[in-house]
Amino acid sequence: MITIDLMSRKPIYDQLIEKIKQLILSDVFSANDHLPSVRSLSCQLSVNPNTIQKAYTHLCNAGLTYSVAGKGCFVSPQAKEILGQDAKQELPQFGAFARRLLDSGIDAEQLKSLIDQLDSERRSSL
Amino acid sequence: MITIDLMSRKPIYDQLIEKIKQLILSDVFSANDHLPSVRSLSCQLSVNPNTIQKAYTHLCNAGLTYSVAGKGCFVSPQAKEILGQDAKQELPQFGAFARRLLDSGIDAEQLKSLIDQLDSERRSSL
DNA sequence: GAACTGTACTATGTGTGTTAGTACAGTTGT
DNA sequence: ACAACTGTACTAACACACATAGTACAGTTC
Repeated sequence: MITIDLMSRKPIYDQLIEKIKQLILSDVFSANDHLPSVRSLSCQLSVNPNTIQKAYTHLCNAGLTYSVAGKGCFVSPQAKEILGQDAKQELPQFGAFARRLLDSGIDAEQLKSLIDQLDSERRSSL
Repeated sequence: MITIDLMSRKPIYDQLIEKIKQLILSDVFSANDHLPSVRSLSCQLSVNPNTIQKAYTHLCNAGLTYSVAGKGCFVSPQAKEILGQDAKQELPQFGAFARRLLDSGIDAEQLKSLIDQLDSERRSSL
């Protein structure tokens, strides 16, 4: 269910955070669902437990999950809402990316048609 | 002309590379123009000469500049063309970013109107 | 020859990512 | 009660990237 690219220059804990966010958004993990335990996931991915916990701690601090000592880590009911808010705050960064591509000679229509294509792909896979 | 954010988590040499690319794209630096010398720029930015050279070496390896020992570092005639090619290769990455925002509930129309706005800003500033 | 240019090299300090090992408190199921 | 699980906290060590410091050499410009 969760895979990690050990050769990536992106930190493992960072990849894990993004993966879990993605699984929450795609409703694979729903509110109050039980996440894999730190130890089991560390065995499954052949990664140190501390690295897994670092990701879990981050998710918990971001309000996306809540932890119960002895029971486990669960998806927060407000997780999807929070992820939506986070995405809105990334719009300026997205704009800077787009602006850079426009400056480099990429056509605005090309970017917009790409977005249309991605959007229709998304809708058809729901 | 060139500024650096020392507090940014982004490496200085990386910021410098992006700045110079930007200046080439905006025709502040044209083909065969003379870039600031390693030492003068290191003084101007209060940054170690090695850090400047790291950026210059990268630009040279990317074909954006060429160096002449004893004379200096100059903008390659093919620089803008290369930057255009680089931008095309970044489209998948841009698409992944857009897809993530769409998955998070951002509307496709909102992204497209953002691109339109950036494009018209760009055209009016030429 | 003096003053500039790019380039190369070693050494050092700092921060981050990762692994390793240990320990403790709470929950679950037998 | 006990064993096996859960999250959490902590120290130690290693590797790597970024940046700084200092020195050196070859080529150019005036």
